[in-house]
Amino acid sequence: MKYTTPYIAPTLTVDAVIFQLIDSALNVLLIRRPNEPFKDSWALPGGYNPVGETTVDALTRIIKEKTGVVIDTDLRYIEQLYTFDTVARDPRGHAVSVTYTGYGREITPATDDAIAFFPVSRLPDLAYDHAEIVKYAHERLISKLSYTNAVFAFLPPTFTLAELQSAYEAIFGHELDKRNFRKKFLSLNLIHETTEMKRTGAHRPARLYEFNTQTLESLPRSFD
Amino acid sequence: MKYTTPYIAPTLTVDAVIFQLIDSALNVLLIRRPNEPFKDSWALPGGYNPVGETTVDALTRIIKEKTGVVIDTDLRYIEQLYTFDTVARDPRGHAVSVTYTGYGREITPATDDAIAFFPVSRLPDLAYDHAEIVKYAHERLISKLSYTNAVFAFLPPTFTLAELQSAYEAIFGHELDKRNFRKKFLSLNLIHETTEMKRTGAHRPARLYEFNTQTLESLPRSFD
DNA sequence: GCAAAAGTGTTTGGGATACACCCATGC
DNA sequence: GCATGGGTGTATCCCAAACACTTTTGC
Repeated sequence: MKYTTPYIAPTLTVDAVIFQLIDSALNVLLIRRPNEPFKDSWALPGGYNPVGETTVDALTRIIKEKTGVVIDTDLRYIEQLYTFDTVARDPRGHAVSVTYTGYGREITPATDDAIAFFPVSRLPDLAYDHAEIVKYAHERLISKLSYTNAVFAFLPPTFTLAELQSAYEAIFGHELDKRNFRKKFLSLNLIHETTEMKRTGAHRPARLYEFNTQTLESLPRSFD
Repeated sequence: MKYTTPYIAPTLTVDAVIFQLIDSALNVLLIRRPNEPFKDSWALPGGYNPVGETTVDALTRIIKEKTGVVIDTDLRYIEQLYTFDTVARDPRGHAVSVTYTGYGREITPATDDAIAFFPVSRLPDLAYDHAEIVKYAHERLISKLSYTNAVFAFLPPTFTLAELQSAYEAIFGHELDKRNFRKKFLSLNLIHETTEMKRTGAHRPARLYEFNTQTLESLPRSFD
């Protein structure tokens, strides 16, 4: 391939949309930008991807540096979301951003006022087009839950059916019928009973279940 | 953001997986590589994305230059597929490739022995990991047909139900029951009858239909 | 005993599947 | 009249949706 001018690549950046459940609500990890542009606005964590580093490696390094979150251990699932062309992002005038989305539980970012999880239903104003990216990631997540076992990434190793249903409700954004949910979910054969019960408060204890597998699988038929 | 070393971006490339039906078979557009690496191997059309040009603009320019295919007019649908990190692709040792997939009909590339459509069921050996990319694009296409009206992009403005069914069969890779197909598809209300009939050969003429809309829409329920 | 969450079945409607014959035309 | 593809209907099954009461526990 020949060019009349030397080839110069656009800036490459990586960003992450990291979700977890907090108090039965879907939350996303944000940082407050320390620099221009969008100084002091909340934004998705991310940064520059230099030559010699794959996008996943760069993302892992950057998320660790900026938030303290370790992708390999804190997240139980990650996938590429989309690649955005952005024109205003970089002083050089042109950047391409590869975005990933990941799911986990009990993620504790570094203690810092500029790093926080926000409920997706009450996001602050976000820098760039990050509000749209979060929306897109949420849609992808909803669709992922409906045809895979991805919900495992949000739950502890053992969990009650009420907790499972609550995870679906938090992510789908609407309530589900308890009897139909249990019938339908159990018929998928993704989970099995344990011998343990969970007792909390003045009511009947709940059976604890666990997933047969902690890796992503497609469902035989779609779920809600 | 500060770096101790100057920021150098990886090479950015764009590639396209362009599908159309030829003789009731799903075909993909390939070019024979004129240069190393993989000189003389067949490959997906693509090229370098320089700073200042969005990925879609670069792809449009490159596909036009290398194959004569004009994305804006020859394709009736295009979407981003995935972004691949590649290590061996570029002499500089690290490249990121943003891939797109597009659908059309009656696409006629420039006349050149090094540019051709191949049936996906009989691909030649492909350069890089392009065989996997084609496979991934095909899976995406199958899934797209099952929850959207994307099939419109493969069909002429008016078409018979037999042609419609044949398009689904070619892409899904298996046969469908004629009566059930018609009942099910018509119940989606995506198409309507025209007053025209198609007559070919010594048999009853077939009713011609057309799509209500030529833009992508989600189906109320999934189809296959 | 009472408050609070866990757990459990049946009925109904609609879409999915399986399946075979008549119709309109050109030659 | 015959070969060729176009066009049509019914019966069955399974899943989805709607819906309310009993059980077990802590206090």
